[in-house]
Amino acid sequence: MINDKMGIVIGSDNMTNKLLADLLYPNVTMTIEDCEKKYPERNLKEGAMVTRFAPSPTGRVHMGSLFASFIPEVFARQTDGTFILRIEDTDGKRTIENGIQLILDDLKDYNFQIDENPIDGGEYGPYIQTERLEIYRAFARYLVEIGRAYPCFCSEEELDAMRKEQEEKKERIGYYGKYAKCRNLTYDEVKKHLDNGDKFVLRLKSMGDFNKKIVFKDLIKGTIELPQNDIDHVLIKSDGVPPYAFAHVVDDHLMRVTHVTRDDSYISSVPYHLELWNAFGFKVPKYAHLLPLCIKDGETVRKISKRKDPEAAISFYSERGIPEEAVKLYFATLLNSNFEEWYLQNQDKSYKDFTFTFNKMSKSGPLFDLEKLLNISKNYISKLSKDEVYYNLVKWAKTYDNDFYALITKYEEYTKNILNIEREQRKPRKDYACYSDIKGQIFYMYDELYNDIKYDWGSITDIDEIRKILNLYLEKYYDVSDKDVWFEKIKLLSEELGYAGNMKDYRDNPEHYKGSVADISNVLRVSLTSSQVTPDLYEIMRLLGKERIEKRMEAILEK
RNA sequence: GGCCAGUUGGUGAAGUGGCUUAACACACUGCCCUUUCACGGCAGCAUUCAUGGAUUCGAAUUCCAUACUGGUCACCA
Repeated sequence: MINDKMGIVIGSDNMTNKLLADLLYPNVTMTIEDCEKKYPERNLKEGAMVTRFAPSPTGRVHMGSLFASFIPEVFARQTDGTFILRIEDTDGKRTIENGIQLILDDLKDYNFQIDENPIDGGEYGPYIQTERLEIYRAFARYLVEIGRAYPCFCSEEELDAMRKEQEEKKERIGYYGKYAKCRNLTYDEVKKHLDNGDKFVLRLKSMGDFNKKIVFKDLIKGTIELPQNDIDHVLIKSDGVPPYAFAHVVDDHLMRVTHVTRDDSYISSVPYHLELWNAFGFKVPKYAHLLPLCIKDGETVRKISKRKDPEAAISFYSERGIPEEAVKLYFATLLNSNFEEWYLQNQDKSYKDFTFTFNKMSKSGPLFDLEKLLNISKNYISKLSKDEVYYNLVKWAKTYDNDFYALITKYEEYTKNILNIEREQRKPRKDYACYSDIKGQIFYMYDELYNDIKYDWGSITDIDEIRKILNLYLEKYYDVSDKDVWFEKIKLLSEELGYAGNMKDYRDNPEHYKGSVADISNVLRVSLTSSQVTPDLYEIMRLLGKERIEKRMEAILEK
């Protein structure tokens, strides 16, 4: 009875399919039902999204992948859902040592809440694809049993020849129709190959028709019409590991992912993926195909690249001390452009309070604009308290500027007071776009950094005149007890030397004066800081203290 | 080459047939405020939405062609 079936083409008969499955996967005991039981439907509230970021462990996270992980994380968080990190390491050639840990570290640096991941685990693991091979085999065996998969023994040379022939004949390239040679192998032929020790790949037995269309809805791009898949794609490679598509379907189903966010380049293989979902009879998740983060390279716009663009690396931001939160705020504006306006009106809120939607996402690729990011960062830092800025600055300096770190921790209160100049008020100063900006703007507050001074005198350059001003100031007008008193005295000093104490008077009759109180203030400012550009001079003087002020002014007098 | 998508100022973009003489933000320019700078305020910055045609009383928005840009066609993800 069984022998009668041996010549029958595989896939055409339930009994042969079962026999073939035993032949191909004799030791597979796990079944789909076992998996369904082990990884049941998640018990989440209505509308909760289960999302995932599924990178290959090929290196550090960069801006592009950080953005690609920001999106599913945001959607999972705002719906009280689950965010999963899954490692797609089925291509052994590309994986690097420690890759998983690096990715996880980078994401955690950016405060992503990852509910399930390879290191901390989760109920739906393993989260590394090469640790899921047993599961894939069970699913592969199932497809053989229902006649939707078959072994293929074609060699690389045969496939190359096929491609060449197709190219010459200007036909579509791929393993389909009459080119799918192994599709009609009989049980006996398969057995013979196996007895020979021939390696095989498992292929999908496609039922699609390339001349017919399939319509599907993408959350971002809308309704898309594509030709059906008719290619017998590889389900399991000869080394027993599945390529992307098969693993995607099995994993996203078993992890009960509801929303698949992935690179837009997968869109053309959606018909194939849908055929797989349908072959298994699983409920298809919603797809959102993401446009890659782009960058302008001369005249052309291209995908941001780890190798070509220094600003693609995360280290670019950590080295500069650009706050993670600012990067995320920038991502939020790229994600939904109506976010920015909302945020302007809700300055006290976090981006997490905003409701992001897929249909507000742009259909063309967002262009990365460092200038814009720095502006967002500048605004973000300006709103922090002095303690927050100090804490973040210390954290940054500890790794990137040891000398400065030593200094600011030695003078903690003093530094906080400096950082607090014109901060913690309704319209704070916006001096720093990143933490590495700070030192260059406040160095003069520290004697340790105040050396090799090059004075940038403004309108008054005559050194004798400068000395006269400083001398008189120290002798007669120095007073920092109160801001009004302080400025009154500077006005008196100006007038005594023939400068206008009142700006309006000076503007009305500039010819009556040698200059104005602005010029006098400038001399004081430069004498203490070497720079014409500083925050509020009164605050600076108050913090510097009399001793430092005298020392610095006297240094100029003695020269 | 086949298939798919996109194309709105210097930049990111809003826009889903009349409220658009195209929002908002970044950048830039000018003015005001001001002891410097920054902040802030005001003003300027696309007569036009890749190009051509069609539908309509009316089009950035619908349709058709063309051009350009990107993606994809692996035992890579």
